[in-house]
Amino acid sequence: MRRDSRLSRMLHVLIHMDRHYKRATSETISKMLGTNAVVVRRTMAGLRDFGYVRSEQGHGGGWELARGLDQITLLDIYEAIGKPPLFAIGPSVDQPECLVEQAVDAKLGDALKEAEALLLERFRTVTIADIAADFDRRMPEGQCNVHGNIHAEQSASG
Amino acid sequence: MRRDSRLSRMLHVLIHMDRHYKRATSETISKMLGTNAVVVRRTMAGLRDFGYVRSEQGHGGGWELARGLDQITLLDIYEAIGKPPLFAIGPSVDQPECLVEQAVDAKLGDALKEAEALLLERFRTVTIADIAADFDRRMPEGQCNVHGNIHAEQSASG
DNA sequence: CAATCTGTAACAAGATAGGTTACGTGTCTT
DNA sequence: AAGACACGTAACCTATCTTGTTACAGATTG
Repeated sequence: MRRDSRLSRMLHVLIHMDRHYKRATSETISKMLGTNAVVVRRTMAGLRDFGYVRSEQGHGGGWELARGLDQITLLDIYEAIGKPPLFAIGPSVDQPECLVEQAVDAKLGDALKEAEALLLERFRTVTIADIAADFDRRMPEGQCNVHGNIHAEQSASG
Repeated sequence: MRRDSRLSRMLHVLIHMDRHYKRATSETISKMLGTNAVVVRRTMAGLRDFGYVRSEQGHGGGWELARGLDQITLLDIYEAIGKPPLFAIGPSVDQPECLVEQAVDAKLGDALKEAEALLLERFRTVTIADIAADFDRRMPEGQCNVHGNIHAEQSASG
């Protein structure tokens, strides 16, 4: 595995769901993300627990937004997927005995904490609606260039 | 594997080498780091290539600093170990076709780039001597509380 | 020549996100 | 009530990357 892409994927799919007029199944979503329906259910379970989406079982079931995209920030989603580690670097051991190592980790930790604070602050102040607006500026018709066919497929079956 | 600890480890060992009056073997260093001599040679090869340390083969050989700690920044070492990825999160694919996904990754990428710039700026302005000074403030005698025995061992054999 | 060290290849271990299969459970349609 | 549909979840495998380990070749000292 390379990098944790759950945040990116969830933002992506939430915008598509907002454009969707009806519930989307895990199978439909998995095709948009190029992955598996189980992976979708697994990742979106966190978003459901936090109240950002709803899921319905049974015939005609699937996923739908539980609030507007302007009411969900990137930080909300980051937390909903379980606050995975942001950094790929870090200390060798958690509580080193060696005081030199402690000094090294303290200095590195300061820099990492600063960067993390900045990143989370950006996450906190950006809503998913902001990202959707970026997309709308590039595609005024609001039609997805890739997943339009999936929307149409849903339309035909509904 | 959890997180890449090479940067932390190299800073740690360079400060100990600065306190060392003679060359340290990979075996000695590996005991300080709680790891293996091969891992030490592997990681320190980058520092040697960049001219921060020298290595001598054969009997009596080992590793020594090639310049003062005030002449080496954290950024130098980060680059010397091969600029490993800083973040554990990122996009799902490198060049998504979907414009919604592109908008998501662009917004996330902006935030990550900002955080990375801040982190690397900290790395650039902090020398290893700065960290050593932090240690000296806590241990005015300059004696390591853990690895002092290794220094003594070297002393006995030299 | 023997002992000591580095240099490096080769492979296993450990961790984590992601992919896949299988099956249970709830819900709507007929 | 039966069957199709869709989520919920466990279990297991895969891919990737740092780290750990073994093995051996080459260099240097005495």
